[in-house]
Amino acid sequence: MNPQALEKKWQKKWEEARLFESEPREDQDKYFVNSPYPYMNGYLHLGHAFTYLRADMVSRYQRMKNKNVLFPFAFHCTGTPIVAAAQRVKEGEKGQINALKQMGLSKTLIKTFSKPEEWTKHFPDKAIEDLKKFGTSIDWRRSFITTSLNPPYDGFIRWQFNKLLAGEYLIKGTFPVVWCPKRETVVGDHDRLSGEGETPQEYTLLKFKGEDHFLIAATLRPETVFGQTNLWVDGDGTYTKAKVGNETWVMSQKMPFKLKLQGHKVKELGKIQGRDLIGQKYMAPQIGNEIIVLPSKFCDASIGSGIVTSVPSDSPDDYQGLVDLQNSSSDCEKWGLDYELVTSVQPIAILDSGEMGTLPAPKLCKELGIKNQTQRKKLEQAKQDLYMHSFNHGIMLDSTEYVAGKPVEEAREIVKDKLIEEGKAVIYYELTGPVESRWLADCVVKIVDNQWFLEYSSEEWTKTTEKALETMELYPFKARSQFEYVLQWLKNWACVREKGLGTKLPWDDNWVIESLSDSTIYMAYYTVAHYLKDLNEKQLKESLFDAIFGDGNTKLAAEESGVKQAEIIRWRNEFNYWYPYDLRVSGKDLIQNHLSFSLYNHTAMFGEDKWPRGFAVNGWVLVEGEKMSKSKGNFFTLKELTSKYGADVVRFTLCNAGEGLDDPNWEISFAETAGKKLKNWLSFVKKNKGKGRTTTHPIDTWFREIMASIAHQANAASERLKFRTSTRLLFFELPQYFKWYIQRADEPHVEILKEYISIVNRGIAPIVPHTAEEAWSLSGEEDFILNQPFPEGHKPDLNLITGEDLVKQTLEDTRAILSIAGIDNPEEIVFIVAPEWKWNAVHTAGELADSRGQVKLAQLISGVMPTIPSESKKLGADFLKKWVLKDIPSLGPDWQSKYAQQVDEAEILSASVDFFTSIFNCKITVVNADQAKSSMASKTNQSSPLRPAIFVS
RNA sequence: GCGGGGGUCGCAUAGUCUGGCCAAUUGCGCCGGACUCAAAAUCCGGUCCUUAGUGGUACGUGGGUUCGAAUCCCUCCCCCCGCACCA
Repeated sequence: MNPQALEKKWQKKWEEARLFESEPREDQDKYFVNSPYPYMNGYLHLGHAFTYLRADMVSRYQRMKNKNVLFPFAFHCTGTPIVAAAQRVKEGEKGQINALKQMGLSKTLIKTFSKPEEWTKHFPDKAIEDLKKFGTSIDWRRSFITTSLNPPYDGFIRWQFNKLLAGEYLIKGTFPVVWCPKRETVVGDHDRLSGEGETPQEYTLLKFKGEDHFLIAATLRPETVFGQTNLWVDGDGTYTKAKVGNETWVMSQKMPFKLKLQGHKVKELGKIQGRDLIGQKYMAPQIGNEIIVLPSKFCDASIGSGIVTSVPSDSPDDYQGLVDLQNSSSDCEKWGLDYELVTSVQPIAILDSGEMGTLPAPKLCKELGIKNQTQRKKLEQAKQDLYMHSFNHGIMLDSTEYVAGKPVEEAREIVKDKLIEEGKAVIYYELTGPVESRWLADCVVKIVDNQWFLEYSSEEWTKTTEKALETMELYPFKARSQFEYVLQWLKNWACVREKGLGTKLPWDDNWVIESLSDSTIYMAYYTVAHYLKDLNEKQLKESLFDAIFGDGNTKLAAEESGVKQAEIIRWRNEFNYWYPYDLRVSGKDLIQNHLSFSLYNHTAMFGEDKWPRGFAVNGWVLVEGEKMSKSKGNFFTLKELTSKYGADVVRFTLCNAGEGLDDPNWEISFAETAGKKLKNWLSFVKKNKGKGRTTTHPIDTWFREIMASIAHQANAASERLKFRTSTRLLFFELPQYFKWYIQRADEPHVEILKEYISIVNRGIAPIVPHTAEEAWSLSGEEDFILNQPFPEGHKPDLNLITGEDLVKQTLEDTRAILSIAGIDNPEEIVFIVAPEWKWNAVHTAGELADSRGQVKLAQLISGVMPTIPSESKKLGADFLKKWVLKDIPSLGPDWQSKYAQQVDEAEILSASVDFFTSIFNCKITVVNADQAKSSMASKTNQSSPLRPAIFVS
C-alpha cells in the first residue's frame, strides 16, 4: 500500500469514529491546544505545517496521556491583502494573475477572484483538505472565518470592542499614515509599486522668525538647536510663501499640500526666490540669536521644507557646506555676502559624543578626507554613523541649559516638547523614503484624526498582563525574557483601519477593526463556534455573548436572542469547561505582537481563571539551511509535499527538523529516505508479530531496563514539546539497543519483542500517526493507538545495566585492538579480568571519597596496601596512583555508584563467550588476573574493574 | 544601536541551564564488508590524528575561574530574527 492510501484509510477511520470531535466530559481532565489561524490569501506551506504539526503532536500526545483534548482551527480573512489582491485581479494585473496561476488555479476560478469573498471561500476549503491529509487531529465542526462575512464571529468581535471601550482600554488619538493623493486612500505595503517598508517618520519643524514671515526647517535632531549657526537655502530654487494658521511661512513648493494633509490650515500667497533669502537674518528658536541665511548645494528646494538649519558641530553636511563657503571668497561675493562675516561663523560644541569628541562633524570630515559638499556618498555615510553614535552615546554639554548632562536620547524629547510648547516648532511627518502607489502617484503622509488605539502602554493594564505572564508555562523556557521585554516596550496599537475586510467598529461605521486586533481572544469563540454558527444576526445580541463568555444573565439573553435558556447555559458550561486554553503554539515572530496582544486582551476581557496557561514558540522553517522563498525555488506547499512523500514522512522530517527557538532545518535528502524507514518499521512489525522465544536469557532483563529508560526519557521530552528528542530516542536509539539485544540473544523473548513493538508504536504515534495506527493493527492490537497510553517507563536500575555495559565495552575495545594491531583473523582472544584486590581497592577509594568524589592518594594507599597480596604490592601502588589521579577525574562525580556493587566480571564474560566467538570466530578465554599466564603479564597489569585487559594473538 | 537566539567532528543536529561517565548524540553523505550473477533494498563495521586499547589535538577568537571547561565568567569576531500598525 502506498503511504497516501494507507493514510487515507486511517483518516477515514478516525473520521468515522469521530475521534477528534471533542465534547466536554466532566470526569476527565481537559487539554485545549490551538494555533494562530492562517491568513487566507494562499495555500498552506511548509512553514504553516511546522507550527500546526507541533500543535497536532501535542494534541495527540495529550490524548494518550488520557486528557480530553480540544484542537480547533479557523481562518483569518481580516485586513487589506485579500482586498488589494482581489482589486488587482479585477484590474487584470498580470503579476497577480500569474501568481494565482502558479498556485494551480484555473482561469475561470481566477476570474471570480476579483471578489474578495471568493478568496475566503476557496482557500479555507483547500486548507481543510490539506490539513486533513496531513493527519491533523482537528475538530472541524468548530471552524470559521473572520470578518463581517461571518455574522456570529462579527458579533463576537463587536461585543469584544464594546467591552474594551467600556473598560477604558481604548483611547483616541491621531496617527500618521502613508497616503496616495491621487486615489485618496491609505497605502499599505501591498498597494505599492515601490517603497515597501517605508513608513512615516517624525520631524520637528523649526520656525525662524523674520520681519514679516518665518522660515521653516525640518530636523530629526531637535536637541541640536543649541548649536545652530546659520540657515541653508537652495540659492537656485524657488520657495513658496503661504499663510499657515495665523503666520506666514516660507517653505518648499510642495510643502503646503503636505501640511494640509497633516491638519494645518494653509493658504498660498506666492513665490519667493531662494537667492532673495540669502544674507537675510532670522531669529533662531531656542538660542534667541539672529542667524544668517547662506547658500548650499546639498540643500534642495524640492526636498522636505527646502530649508535646513545648520549645526556644523554635529552635522557633516553643515560643516562641509560652511567650510566650502569659507574657502571661496568669490562664492560669497557672487551671493553678495560679507566674506568676513561668513568666516566668522564657527561650530559650537553642544554635546559630547564620547570618543568622537565634542565637535564630531569637523573631526569626521577631516578623518574621511572629505573635500567638498558634493561628495555625497561619504557625507551620507558620515551622517548615518554620527547620527547613531550620538544618539546612543552622546551627552549634552553644560551650555545646553535645561538638558545639560542628559543623554541625547532624553534631551531630544525634552527639547522638542519645549519648543512645541513655546510655539517655536511643530511636529511634521515625512516618509522614510519615496513610495509610489499602484495608482502611479508619489505618496505622502496624512494625519488621521480620531484614530482608536488599544492602550497597551497603560501601566495598570501592563501590570495585570505581566501577572498573567508569570503564571504561564512557556515553551521553551528561554522565551520568557523575550515576552517580559515586549510587555514593557509595547506601545499603543492603532486598532482600526479605513479599509479592508473586517468587523466594523460598533459605534462608528467608517472604521474597520484591524487584523491583529480582531484575533486576540477568539480561542474562546472556538468553544461554542459550532453552536453560534446557525444563529442569525438578530439573535447575536450583546446579552448573549455576555451570558456565554461572562457572567451575563442567561434569562435576559434567552429573551433577547430567542435562544432557549437551557441551550445558553449549556454553551456557557462548555466555554467554562474548555477555557482557558492550555497551550497556544506559534512562530516566534508573533511574540512581539499577536501573542502579547492576546495576553493583554485576555486580562481585559476575562477573569484570572480564564487567562492563557501556555505559549509555545518555534522558529521559522528553513529548507536545506535556507529561508524558504518563492524566488529561490525552495518554496513548498503542504499539499505538494504530502502528495509527494505522504503525510507521515512530512511530519517525521519536519519533527526532526528542529525544536526550541532555533529555526528548524528541513532536509529534502532526509525526506527522500524517511519513507523507507517508516515502511521498514511496518514490515518489521508485521514479520515479528507473535514471534520470539519463550525461554529466558540473561540479557532479557537488561533490554527491559533499557526500554524503560528510553521510554522514560522520551516521555519527559514530549512533556516539554521536544518531540524531536522523543522520536530520536524511540525511533533511532532504541532500535540500536534492540540490534544489540538481538546480537546477544539471537532471538528476542516473545514478551519483550511485543513490548518493544508496542513502546515504539505508541511513542511515535503523535508524530507519525498513520504509520503507528497501521503498525498497531498489524501487531494484532485492537482499538486506535491514539486511545492507548503513551509509554512512560522509569529510571533505569544501574545494577541491571552495568554487566551489559561491560560486554559492550569489551567488544569495542577488542575491535579497536584488532584493527590497530592489523589482525584480521585472531587465533585466540583472552580477557583478563581485574584481580579481587583491585576491586577492593576501588571500593575502599569509594568509601574514602569526599562529596566531589575526590580521594586523597596517601590516605588511600595506606588504607589499601595491607589488603594487597605481597607479590602485587608494587603493582598495587601504581594502580592506586593511576586510579586516583587519572581515572577518578575522568569518571566524574558519583563515580563510586558505578562500582558500588561488584559484578562478577569473569562470570559475565564467560557467559558471553559464545557471543564473542560468533563475532571473532576464534577461541575466547576468560581468566582472572591471578591466573593469567606470565607471558601476558604486561597486559594483565592493565586490567582494572569493569575494564578487563585484552590479549590477542 | 536596542532586544532575542546562535557559532560543535563533510553537511545538519544533540550536549551548555545542573562543569567531570564527552572524541562528544542522531540523521544524511562517504568508505569497507556481508547477501546477490549484478544492482537496489537490508544488515554489519568504519568515518580528527596517533597507537596492541584507557595518548594527543579539538566544540568561533583570545583570556580567566577550577584539580577538571563544549558546558561557568570576561574580550573580540561572525551569523540569524524582531524593532510594529503588516499579515
